[in-house]
Amino acid sequence: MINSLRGMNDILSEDYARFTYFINTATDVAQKYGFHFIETPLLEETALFKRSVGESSDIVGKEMYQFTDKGENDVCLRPEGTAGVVRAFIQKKLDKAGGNHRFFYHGAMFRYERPQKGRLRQFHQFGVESFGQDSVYEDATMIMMTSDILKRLGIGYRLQLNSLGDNNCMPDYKTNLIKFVEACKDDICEDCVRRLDTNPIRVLDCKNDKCQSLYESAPKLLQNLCSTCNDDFEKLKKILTENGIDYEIDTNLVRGLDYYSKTAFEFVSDNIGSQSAIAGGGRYDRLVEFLDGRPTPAVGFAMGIERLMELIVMPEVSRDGYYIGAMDAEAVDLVVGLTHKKRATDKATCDFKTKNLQKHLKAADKVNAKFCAVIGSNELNNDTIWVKDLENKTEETITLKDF
RNA sequence: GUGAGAUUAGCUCAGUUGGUUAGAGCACUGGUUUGUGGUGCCGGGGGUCGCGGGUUCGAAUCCCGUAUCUCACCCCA
Repeated sequence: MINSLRGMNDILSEDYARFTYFINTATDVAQKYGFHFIETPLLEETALFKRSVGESSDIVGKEMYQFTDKGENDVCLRPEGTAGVVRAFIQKKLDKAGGNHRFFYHGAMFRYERPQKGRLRQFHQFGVESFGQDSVYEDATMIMMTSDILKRLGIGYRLQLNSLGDNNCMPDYKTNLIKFVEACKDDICEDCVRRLDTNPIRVLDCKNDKCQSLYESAPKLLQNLCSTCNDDFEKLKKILTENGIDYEIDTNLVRGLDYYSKTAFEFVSDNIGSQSAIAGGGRYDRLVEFLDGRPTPAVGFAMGIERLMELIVMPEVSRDGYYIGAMDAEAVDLVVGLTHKKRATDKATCDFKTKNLQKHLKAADKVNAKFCAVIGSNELNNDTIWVKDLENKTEETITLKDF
């Protein structure tokens, strides 16, 4: 027997219902915010992710499905969605067009990781990217949109907020932090030593208790912001408070992708285990330029659909459509024809086997039909059909013409 | 990539110190109750006990390997 690859799932039945319910809800919210759908390829040139996500990140460094295709191109399955959207934005010359361009997308992402709860090798993200707007109101709008989607799905969350600074304040901060961490290099964990070389900011996020206690006296990002970044961050907090969105400040929140600057946020859930981040995003004002576009401010976020699916409170499904059955062998052809006709306007299913009334009612109940319609010898003789409303428990025998 | 625990019918799980034809509930299916469901009665099908080796007279049970899943680390959505 051939099984699916490790960490790759089939989505069907109940899962599919949750999946589409999420997509439909998130799509509706995104459209209400004025965003437009964009579909980008699953396969991209590897260089795209090396330059955007960053070679120092784990995602690019060790988690990509990377290979050489038959044309000798170095390609990989996308590990995240932003890079492709930015690439498309530049390729379509929207950076030169000016103005605001707002997109949302959803689809499969691939990362070669060890699978566990809420972490698959092929997983799905819903994401949003906004280009051309440098106002912090746009950052707030992103957070409000994420919050709206989660609320509509009945999902509780905690919102964590931080500012990563910009080109003015970040480089100085980074140098200071490196100086600080190097001073206690002998006492920190191996991972942090490695991070010092690859992505120093990440040490702040270390889960090691010993490291954390050492870093307590480390310089804090938020206290070293330049005036622009600081003003924006203060303004952001004000907007969120005024719009009824609770948040916590986490000075150690850093994003794992190199392209973020200024606003960084993460929505976490306490109910799905250790993979608790259900949505994350932030501003990435330098990325368009990095990828050879005209400098364009941008903000975005992404949500992990599989993680959300565990938390979604599904609405009750109401009875719908017709189930049509025959109690007499001669009525089967008639039933099939009637079902076909009914499908022009309603959901309709039928059974090809003759059964007694009890069995038909059970079958109708099982497919969650609103009406159970049955033809037996009585009905056959009079050109009628017996119809029961399974919700209101009312029944009537009507002529075939009126059915 | 590291550590730990699982894997028995479609699903959820029993399976006594290794000992006859491996069980239950649900699901499926057939019959039945003068033609009334989600909540009747009686029956039936379905498992090479994840896979591959080994120990043994004998393995679902013990040992080794392997795959997958789960949990944690790590990473991140």
